[in-house]
Amino acid sequence: MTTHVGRPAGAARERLLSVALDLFAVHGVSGTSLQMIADVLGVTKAAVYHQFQSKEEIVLAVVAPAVDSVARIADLAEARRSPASRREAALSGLVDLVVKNRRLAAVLRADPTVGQLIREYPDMVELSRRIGRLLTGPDPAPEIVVGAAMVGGGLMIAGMDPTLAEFDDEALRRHLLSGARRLLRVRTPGVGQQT
Amino acid sequence: MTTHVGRPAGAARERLLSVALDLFAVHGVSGTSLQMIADVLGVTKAAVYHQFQSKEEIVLAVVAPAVDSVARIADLAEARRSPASRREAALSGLVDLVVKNRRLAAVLRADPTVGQLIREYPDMVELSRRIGRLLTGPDPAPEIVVGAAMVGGGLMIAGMDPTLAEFDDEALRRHLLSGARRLLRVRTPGVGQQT
DNA sequence: GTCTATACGCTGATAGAC
DNA sequence: GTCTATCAGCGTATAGAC
Repeated sequence: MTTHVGRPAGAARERLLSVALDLFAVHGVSGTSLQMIADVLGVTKAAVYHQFQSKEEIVLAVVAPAVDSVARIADLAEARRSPASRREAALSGLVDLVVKNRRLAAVLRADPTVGQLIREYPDMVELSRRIGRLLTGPDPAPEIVVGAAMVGGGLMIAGMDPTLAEFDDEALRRHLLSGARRLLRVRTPGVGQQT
Repeated sequence: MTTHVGRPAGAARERLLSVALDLFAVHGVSGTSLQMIADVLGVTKAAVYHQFQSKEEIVLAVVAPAVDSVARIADLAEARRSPASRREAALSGLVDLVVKNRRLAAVLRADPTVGQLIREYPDMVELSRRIGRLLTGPDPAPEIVVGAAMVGGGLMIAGMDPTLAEFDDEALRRHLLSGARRLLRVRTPGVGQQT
């Protein structure tokens, strides 16, 4: 699933999306006005409207790359043979993604505006179901369903919690992954069971 | 710590706080206007302003009971003898609180407006540090620090995730508690080690 | 406790000049 | 691409009548 098909990048556009993400992370989507974005960029609101026709379009553009990444993770994971291998691939992919984009995670999962927006796109709803299935495997026990939800929350928190800011990427990645495995009752996988 | 000292309840006031919480949970604090609150109540904005002098006051009043509850949990937990017993008391107290107030958790931990507000009150910052220390124990390994953060995220998600809506309180409580213990690498505690 | 009326800044959004 | 100018509507908040 490619959400931002063939849209020419443009440095100004990328800059706008970057400051928008920063502001969304601090104030939430509803708490961020186009004026704020324009101020940080040092331009006027009208200049912002030149690149995006509405606020919703900005939100979608901010979220799109992450959604694409998650979709790619799901694609790769689903290509594996065993449920355990699929889960492992999804898990490590998600953890990597979160660690590499710490700011983004909170905006994606916690912001009610983004949540509503995502719920309006059937593709995104289906994507989150796919991820859920990958993490729990088929016919999961209730305990594992709750565990999978907690994994989602735990990964989200990694982007928000100031306590975790001191961790470097590699350490955070390792601890998040091992925490997620404990939640899902997965033994640290050996090497032989790839693909 | 009692945040709402000696304020007479008043049925209208309680009703207002309840609908405010519902709206905050769906739209976020910034995304909820006083007009929305007034509309649901079937009154005008001015009627809302009769009971609270500002929107911030409403937010604080919504959050206050939960903050008090958390403070009481911390007090009780810190009165225990061993670190393990303190952690266990804090954990089960928090899980109970979250399960009994599913709507509230997301608003409390995920909303950026609430986060900023809380950061302005030193008492609340200190409270969240106390909870963190109770969960990790003294001198925690990095793994446990990340685990404690994930517990926070996991509990928050319990109030937001529609996947978990089907669970009844008792089942959700049990699974959240066992998930949290796995994250913190705690064995299910025996009976003899209370107080 | 609730109402009407009012204040004024800021919101998202548009039109047209440079 | 950015600007100025402008719009209607809504945001929080106040004053005063019932």
